[in-house]
Amino acid sequence: MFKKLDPLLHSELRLAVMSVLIGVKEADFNFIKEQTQATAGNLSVQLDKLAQAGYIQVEKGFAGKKPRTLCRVTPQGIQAFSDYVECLKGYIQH
Amino acid sequence: MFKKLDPLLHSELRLAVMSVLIGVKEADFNFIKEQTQATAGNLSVQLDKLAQAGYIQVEKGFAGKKPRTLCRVTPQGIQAFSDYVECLKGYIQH
DNA sequence: TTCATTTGGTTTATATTATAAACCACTTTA
DNA sequence: TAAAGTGGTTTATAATATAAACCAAATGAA
Repeated sequence: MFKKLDPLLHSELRLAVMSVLIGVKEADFNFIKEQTQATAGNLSVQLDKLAQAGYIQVEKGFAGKKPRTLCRVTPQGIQAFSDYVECLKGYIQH
Repeated sequence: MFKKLDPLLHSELRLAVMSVLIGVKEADFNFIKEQTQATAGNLSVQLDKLAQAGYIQVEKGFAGKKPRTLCRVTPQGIQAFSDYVECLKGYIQH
């Protein structure tokens, strides 16, 4: 009856990150930080987890002389998000 | 942009419990346990939390000689669930 | 130039949460 | 009356989230 919710996505911040990334080509650390209102430390940790899971791709480079972390959602990430939303519907629709 | 998700409801088991209770008049411990596939210990803890929050009402009585725990969702619980679903939409709709 | 500040993060410590395992009181069955 | 079952609760542990502390490089001010 209740399908298991992907624990990687069932997290307020990671879900918000995925929500930001779906629908944009790419986004950098600070853009995501602003959109989600996360602290840098928390965001750093959660981006790592999403990257470990293969849901996002993180690319560290430079913008001029400053470090810049760019993130993109992967096809796997899109699929996982979509599955998560479907599962959720089993919990919230009446 | 992303509204805060009520942490009491942003839990797989507590959400499933609320989902079961909304739409029935009342349900006993074991019915909820079966529906949610939870362990008794986990369910006991999570029912307590929902009751502490005033989202459900727990009534301990007897069915014959056996103890029986009946649960009902409260108006507050219905409201909170509804608010939670609205917040979620901000995360998952595209 | 040198010291303080800002930028762009990461690492680590702590608080919170979820979960399972152990337990308890009582009842039923053999 | 002893063993097993019912209906849970309590407690210990694992997992997670979060904030605080930290670090390196760049920039700005004196």
